[in-house]
Amino acid sequence: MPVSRQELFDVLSQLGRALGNGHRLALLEHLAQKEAPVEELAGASGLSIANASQHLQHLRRAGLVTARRDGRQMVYRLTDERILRLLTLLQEVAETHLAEMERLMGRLFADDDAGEALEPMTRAELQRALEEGAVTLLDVRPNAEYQAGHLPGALNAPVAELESMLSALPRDREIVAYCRGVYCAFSHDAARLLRERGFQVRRYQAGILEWRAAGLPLVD
Amino acid sequence: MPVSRQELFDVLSQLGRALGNGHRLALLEHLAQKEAPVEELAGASGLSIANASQHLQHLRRAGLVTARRDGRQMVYRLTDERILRLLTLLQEVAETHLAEMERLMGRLFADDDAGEALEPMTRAELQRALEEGAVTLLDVRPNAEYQAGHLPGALNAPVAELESMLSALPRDREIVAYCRGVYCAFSHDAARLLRERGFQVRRYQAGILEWRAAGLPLVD
DNA sequence: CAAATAATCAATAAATCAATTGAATAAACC
DNA sequence: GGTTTATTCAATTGATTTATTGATTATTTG
Repeated sequence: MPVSRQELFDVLSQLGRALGNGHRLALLEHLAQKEAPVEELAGASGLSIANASQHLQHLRRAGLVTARRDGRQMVYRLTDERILRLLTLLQEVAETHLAEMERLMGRLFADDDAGEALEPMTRAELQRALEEGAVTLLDVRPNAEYQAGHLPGALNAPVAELESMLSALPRDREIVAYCRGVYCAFSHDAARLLRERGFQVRRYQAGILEWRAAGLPLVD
Repeated sequence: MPVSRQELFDVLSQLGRALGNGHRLALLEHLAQKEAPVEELAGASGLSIANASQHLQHLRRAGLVTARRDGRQMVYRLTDERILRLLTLLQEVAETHLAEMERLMGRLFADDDAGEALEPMTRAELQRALEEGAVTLLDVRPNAEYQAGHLPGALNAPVAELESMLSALPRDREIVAYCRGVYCAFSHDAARLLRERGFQVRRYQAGILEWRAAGLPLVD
C-alpha cells in the first residue's frame, strides 16, 4: 500500500500543532534553561498541575520533550539541542514577520531600554569582546540555571543577590550581563541596577538560548 | 502598561499553529519550489479553491507567505529563505523523534530503496563529489522548477522526458539525481529508470530544499 | 458595458483542542 | 500497611479550527 505524501505532512503537522499554543511554548522556553519537574513548570507558567501535565504530554507525543521519573517527580527535558534551534528560529521568523510581535517586543522592556546608554550586544560583538578579554561577563540568572550550564568565563550574579556582590565587580571595565533570552527580564533588571550604581554595563540581549542554539559551548 | 511574557508566547504560537496543519505544510512545500497562484496550489494539494485560499491567508497572517496580484491571479510565495530553514528543521526534528514519521518515511519509497545499490548521497558527499568533478548532476524536476533555480552545474532532465535524453548521459561516470526533497518521488523514479538502463546512479536524497536551507547557492 | 475568470468572503456544521474538576496511580515516608 | 506527595487519567464544557457551500469582489476580455 503506497503511503501518500499527505500522510507525511499530517504527521509532520503534529509537531507544528505542538508548537501552536502559547502555554506550551512557555513550557519549552523554561525547559530550554534546564530540566524540571511538572510542579515547577506549572508554577512558572501559571498553569494548574493537571493542565501543565497534559500540555507536557502533548509535547512528549510530538517528540519535543522526554520525561524520566526521579523518585516521585517526573522530570521533563527537551529531547535535544535541535528543539532549541527550532524555538529560536521560530522566534526569529516571528520577529521579522509578525508586526504584532515587533510591537509587543518593543513595549515589553521599553522603560529600561530608554535609559540604556548603549545598544545591546550581539553575539558576534560579545564573542569578539571575550576573545580580547575586554569585558567582565555576568550571568544574572538564578544559581540553579547557572550551574546547569553557562557561557565560558561568566560569573554568576543572580539579580536577587546582585546588590551584595557589587564590591566584587570592576568599575574600570565594561560589564556584560546576560540571562535566558530576549523574553527574560533578569538582564534588564541587572543592567538598570548596575547603571544606577555607576558601572559601565551592557546587555547581551539574546542570552544563553541563542548562544546554545548557535552550537557554541557552555561550561557547567 | 506592562506586556506579559505570555502575550509574546501567544503571538509566537500563531506561527506554530500555522505550521500545525498538513495541508498548509503541503502548500508551503510546493511554494518552497517556486511561487504559484492559488489555483495551482489548490490543484497540487487536492484542496478546493476556496479552502486553499483560506489556508493561504492563514499562512499569510502568520507571515510565512506573501502574495502579489499578477493580472487576475494572486501569486503566493514564501516570505524569505528562513521559512525554508524552518520547514527543513521541523522535518529533521520530526524524523528523529516521531516514531510514526520514521515508519511512514521507511514505507513511502520502500520498493525503490530495496533495489538501490548504494545509499543516497548526503549533502557533504555531493559537495565533495562536485568539487572533484567526479559526477554528473541531474535535476529531474519539471523544467519550470529547474528554471526557477537549480544546483550549480546541474543538467535538467525531467523524469517525463528522461527516456529520450538517455543518449546524452555518460555511462562511464556516476550520475547523481536530485529533486525537491525527501518527500519527492521524482529522483526515485529517475534513479530506477537509469539503473534499469545500466547507468551508475545515486540519489541526493535531501534535494534542493535542504541545499537552499543550508544557504548554498543556486543558479537560474 | 456585459461576460468570464481568479480569488476571497461569510455562514454553517463537524471535528478538534483546552481548561477544569475530581478520581486514580505510583513512589516515598512513617 | 496506611498516609502523603507528585503526577496522570477521564469526563465535561466551552472555545477554536476546518471543510463546504454559495455569494461577492476584482480584473481582464469580448
